[in-house]
Amino acid sequence: MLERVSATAKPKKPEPGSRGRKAPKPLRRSQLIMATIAALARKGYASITMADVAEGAGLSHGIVNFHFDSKDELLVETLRFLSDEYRDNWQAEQEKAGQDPASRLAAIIRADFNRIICSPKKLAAWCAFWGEAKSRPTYQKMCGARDETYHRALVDLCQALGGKRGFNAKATAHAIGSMTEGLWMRIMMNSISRQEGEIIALKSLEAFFPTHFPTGHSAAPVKKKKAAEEETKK
Amino acid sequence: MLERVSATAKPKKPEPGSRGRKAPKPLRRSQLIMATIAALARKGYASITMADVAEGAGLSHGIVNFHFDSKDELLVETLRFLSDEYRDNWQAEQEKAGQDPASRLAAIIRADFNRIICSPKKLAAWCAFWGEAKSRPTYQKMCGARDETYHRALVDLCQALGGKRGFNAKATAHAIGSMTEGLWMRIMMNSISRQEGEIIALKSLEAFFPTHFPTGHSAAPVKKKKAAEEETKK
Amino acid sequence: MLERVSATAKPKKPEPGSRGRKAPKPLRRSQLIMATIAALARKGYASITMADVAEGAGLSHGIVNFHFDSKDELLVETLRFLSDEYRDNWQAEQEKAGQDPASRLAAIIRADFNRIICSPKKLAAWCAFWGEAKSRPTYQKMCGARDETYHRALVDLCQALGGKRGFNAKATAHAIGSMTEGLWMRIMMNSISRQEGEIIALKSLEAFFPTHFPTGHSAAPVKKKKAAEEETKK
Amino acid sequence: MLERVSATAKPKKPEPGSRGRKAPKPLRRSQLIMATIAALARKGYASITMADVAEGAGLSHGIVNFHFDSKDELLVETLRFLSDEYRDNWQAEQEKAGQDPASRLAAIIRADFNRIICSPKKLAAWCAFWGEAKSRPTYQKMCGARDETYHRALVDLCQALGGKRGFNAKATAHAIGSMTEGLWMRIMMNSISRQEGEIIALKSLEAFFPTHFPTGHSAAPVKKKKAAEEETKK
DNA sequence: CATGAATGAGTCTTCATTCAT
DNA sequence: AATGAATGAAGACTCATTCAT
Repeated sequence: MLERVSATAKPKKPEPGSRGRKAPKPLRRSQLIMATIAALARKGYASITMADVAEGAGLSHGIVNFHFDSKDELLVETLRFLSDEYRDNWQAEQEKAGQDPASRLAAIIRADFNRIICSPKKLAAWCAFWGEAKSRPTYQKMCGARDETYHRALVDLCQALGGKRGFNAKATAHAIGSMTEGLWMRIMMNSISRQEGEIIALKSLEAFFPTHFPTGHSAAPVKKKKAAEEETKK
Repeated sequence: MLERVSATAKPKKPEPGSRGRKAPKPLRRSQLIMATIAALARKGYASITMADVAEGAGLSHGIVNFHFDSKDELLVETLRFLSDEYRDNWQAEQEKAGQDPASRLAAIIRADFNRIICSPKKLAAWCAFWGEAKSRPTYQKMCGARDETYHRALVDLCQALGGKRGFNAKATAHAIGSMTEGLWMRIMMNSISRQEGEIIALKSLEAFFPTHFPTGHSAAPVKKKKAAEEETKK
Repeated sequence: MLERVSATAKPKKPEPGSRGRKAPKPLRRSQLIMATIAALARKGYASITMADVAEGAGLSHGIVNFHFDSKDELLVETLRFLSDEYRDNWQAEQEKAGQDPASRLAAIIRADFNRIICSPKKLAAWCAFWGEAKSRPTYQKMCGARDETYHRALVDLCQALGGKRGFNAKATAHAIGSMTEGLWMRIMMNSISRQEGEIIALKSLEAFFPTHFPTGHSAAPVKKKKAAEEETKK
Repeated sequence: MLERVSATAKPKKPEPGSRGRKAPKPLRRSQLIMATIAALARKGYASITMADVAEGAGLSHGIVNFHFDSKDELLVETLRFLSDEYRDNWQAEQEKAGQDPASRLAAIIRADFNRIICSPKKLAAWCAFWGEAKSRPTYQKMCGARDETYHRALVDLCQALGGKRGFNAKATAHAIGSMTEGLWMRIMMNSISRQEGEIIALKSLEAFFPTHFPTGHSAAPVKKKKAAEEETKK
């Protein structure tokens, strides 16, 4: 998996090794992937050019093909980065939540609205890939793999929680998973904020599992306004 | 609004007026819009070309610019067609459902999984536009307008149905609307079938409004297998 | 085989159909092949660009890819044209020479120094392809096929003419064929003129077949100086 | 003239001084020239890159510009090497042949089919330069100079040998020289072997000078099969 | 109205050359 | 001396758009 580099690593001052002549290959690759995510958000999948990416990274345009064989490879690696980061994030949060299924479920959902994962730029990038998935088997496979793992985890937790007669864990997992994706799209479209999305998702858990999520207690405290605004730019 | 033409209007036999040397402008336009939807599903937003559209419509490639000033206009008109069709569909279904809020809500949801609206090609086209929405104000506005009207209708119905203390109609409307969109994406990705999506959505209404949707009765009867397969090609 | 178009069809006055908007595809193709031969002579195989070819044909640069899928295809078609033209030329001359083997042999050799075949531009183009043949299987095959047919014809004629003990028709055919190619290279390098090349080749036949080509009678009369100069530009 | 280094100087074991961190400039230069010849044979003039050369020499790709100011200079020096080697070879063989014109002529011809001079790689390199000569004055001059000296030697020897009325030494020299070049091309194209080429060339001398080269005695004995195969790889 | 050849701007990609390390 | 990341010019190819026929 690719070494993570903060998406904010924008070339303000020539930090040692972050730009200019010479930098280790892996660092440049992450830098370019971050620039790709940013460019995807700015220009969209259809209009993104190699020059956009290079410019965004503060490098000359020829460099991108030096680190990635083709535009296609760059995009696939970008999706792979997003996919890995996404999976690592919810799995880590799930672990931290302990053994209680309800806590674990809430943790996974909360993980999806994490500031790192659910940033405007990354949502836009995800959406760009979804838009192309239908006609790009590679993307479809990669997006599918992401959903598959996530879905299985949800099914298991739903199974553990749901008890009523006629309860269908798979269907519930699909409902919850779909809702999360739909909320991401609304966040991306600026219909709702990230925090609102998180609250809506967590509140819905109360509807699906009323006995395990007593009404009105699952939502995380809303962040201070200033911090919320700040992250919009990322 | 554009005159509707069946998406299946593929040039098999030269139906009177559908192709050949002369055809009325509006007919050609719908024909080209249908071809655009099909091409969008086949090649994706990023790769679609004017030639793809023309070829799909069985016409020479110079013709598209004759009926649409530019590629951009063609795409915008295609989105407008989808958007209008979508709105007309759920509004009509809602009307047919009578005055009972629960029936109306179920009708709207059911409308979203209508065979006409929720065909593989149209889902793919929608998804393509969503993917570009972030970086295309025009698309974002058009998609936003669609969601806005729909959302308002959902909020009103939720308000009419939900009564408990602490119930939030807006949040619930967002939850339901998001879920529907998420389910569309899963249908597009072939994770679930259209019928499964519909069932999951309707079942979820039971979770959100347990008193109005008594468990196990809202789902529509699943279609016969043969019919289901047939529509896959559309 | 490609319809032949005179290499001198340079766009001086917009002849009907020869340039500007609209011309039948085959005509454009020959025009572009001629331009390729000219560009090959001017810039060499390594430096020729699609723009050179288009410019030479007096057309916009985008047009070349409209008539040939790729630069590679254009070059292969150019070689095919040269190859076909070459073969047709010597076979036609051979036929015209009647049944006498000596006449036929002389006719074939003379055909190689034909003004049309052995023009500076075409020699340069041939040489360019030979230079790449070693590393381009396609060219090697096409050049090889040309030589093969020609060689076989020479072997047959040598067989018919040579009678001495220890005479080797194959070896003699190789000697004569190689000499012809070598002379082409010298003509191309301006070491000798086309007419000198022809005389040297025909005189050599006297050496190889002294009984059939009595000394001093086989060479064609040298052309007038003025005509000779004129064709240098082609 | 450049210090000769065997074309087989491939980096198998790091011979002392042949590679590694430090090596005297002249050695590196010959090493790179050999690599250029090999790369020319492998990829052709049009496709050869500085990186190919460096890789072939087992060195990093930045190094070539350190030893040669430009790609152009590298290629010119490579041609100069080939040209010098060629000239030195036939002149040395000629000297060794003594004073008899017939022996000297045969020696020169034999020299052209020398294993060192007439290796597959070097033939390919020569051919690559010939292909570009028409459009590269520098190459044309260098190739021309080579031919000029060689041609003069042939003319002198022909003059000494030929006696008949109407004998034209220049024409005969051109015939013989052209044939040799043509045979090289056939060897390069794998139509004939190096040994066959040599025999054909020597046998032809019998045709041109029947009194000095009594039939059937000029050809050198064909090599053993094993040795012949071995040199194919060079 | 319809066709399809022609145009030319824009993009990806390659690669000689430079230069910090 | 040597390395290999970085630069940027140049070229192949695509495709929206125009327009003669």
